[in-house]
Amino acid sequence: MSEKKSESLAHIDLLSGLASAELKGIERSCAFKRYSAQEQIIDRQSETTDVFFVVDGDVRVVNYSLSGREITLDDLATGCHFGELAAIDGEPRSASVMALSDCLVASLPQDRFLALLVKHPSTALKVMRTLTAIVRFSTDRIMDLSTLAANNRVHADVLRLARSFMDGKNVAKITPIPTHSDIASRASTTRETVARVLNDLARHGVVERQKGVLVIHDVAQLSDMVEEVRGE
Amino acid sequence: MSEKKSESLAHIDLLSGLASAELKGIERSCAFKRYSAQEQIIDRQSETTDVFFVVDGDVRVVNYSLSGREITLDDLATGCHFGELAAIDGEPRSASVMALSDCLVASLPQDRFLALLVKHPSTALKVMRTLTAIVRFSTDRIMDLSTLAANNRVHADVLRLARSFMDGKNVAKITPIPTHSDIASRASTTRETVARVLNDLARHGVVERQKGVLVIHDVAQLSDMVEEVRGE
DNA sequence: TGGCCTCTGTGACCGCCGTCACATCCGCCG
DNA sequence: CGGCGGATGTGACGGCGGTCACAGAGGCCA
Repeated sequence: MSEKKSESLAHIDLLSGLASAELKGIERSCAFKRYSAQEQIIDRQSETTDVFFVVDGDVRVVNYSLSGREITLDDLATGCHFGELAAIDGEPRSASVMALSDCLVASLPQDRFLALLVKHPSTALKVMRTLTAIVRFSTDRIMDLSTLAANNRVHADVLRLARSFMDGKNVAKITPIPTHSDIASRASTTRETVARVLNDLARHGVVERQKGVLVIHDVAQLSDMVEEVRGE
Repeated sequence: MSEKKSESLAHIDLLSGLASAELKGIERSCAFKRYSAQEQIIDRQSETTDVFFVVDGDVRVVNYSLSGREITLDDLATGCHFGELAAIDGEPRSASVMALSDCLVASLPQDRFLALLVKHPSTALKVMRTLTAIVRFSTDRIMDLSTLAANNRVHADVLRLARSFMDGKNVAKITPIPTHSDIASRASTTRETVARVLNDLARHGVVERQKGVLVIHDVAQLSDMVEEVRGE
């Protein structure tokens, strides 16, 4: 609704436990910057060590093979942070980050971030919890890549989407509809395969593409299709 | 050489910065247990939350598909710790851990571990650094699985092994020789594929299997074979 | 309304590699 | 020394899915 979010860290999950004076201090140490959609925020291999906060907008963590093939690692929404790996271990960036939408991002220098962790153990624990979440997510993905065929990985990804767009007990309405390339980049396959799988699902009545919405009519069945194969 | 390592945490990397009185206290909170080779230490999905220290021996972090296909995630040596994910976030175990050799392992209850992190920020930072290392390692593996063909993943894994067994500028002597199934489980392919790739490499004079040692004659060429493909 | 650009749909081809099936080979132990 | 079990080598087969090529479809701006 409101056009321009203000330059505040009030809604950053990681910092939500801090006293407001403390928060103000961190805000003053931050550089706020707007990025337009598609713009690069971090380049893989670069040597910067700031931590970033997504004040407004959406952001994608992504990597490219030299051939240009794009591998989406994760999408982050308002309130999330990224860039903490390099801040913690000082190594080069492990992945690129780009703006999915126009967005406002704050960056905090490494030393301020590390000082924050030392001063507030509960914040340090929050950082650890986000790290463990990333590890668990990555492990699942490694398992999927190792044991599922390409079309089942598409099933799994659509299922994941569906679960975060539930609308009733067994129905999900995914909106806006992600492009096939988008799904392909998360499932590590090609957009052609995604198109074929999605049409298969549509032919079986499991999903339906409507104007602006992708309706999953039978989430349970989709779930079965994935679980069934995971185990054999 | 000495047969039985004592029940001490003196050589655990994570705890190396602590005063010896502090260390003693932690030792007293630990349960020490011996496992024989192949024995399970953690089962995936179980609800325990202890943190484990590898006092002596080697340990493998592994996951299985229901079909019994085995996916090796990482191997840990003496001095490492594992099980911190569940201790930090309270979720079920994300992977299984088994003893590779006979080994001695100490387990520390979750609350003692968390108290330690709060009391010693430098230890908390160490935990974060090991977590970032896991994330980086996982990201690389996801990229390999997404962009490399099976035989190139075998190349990549042998290369990784070679780099940790260097013996001269361009030669590596890997010993003991891992089984083909072993490599296959790390590269997410089959032992047959590993056998074929290794024989190909042998035919081209890049590797040679000798009694008890796998000699890599030309690490640089192996490296080229991987990099070349990664980028197209 | 027309044109352009992105997204989507689909057929044809074919190479990689997972699967199955055996044949060794080798170390170990009785 | 014989034989047993795990590890290794290799051929044959077949299907999945990546690649290429092109044909709609649909939105957006002039």
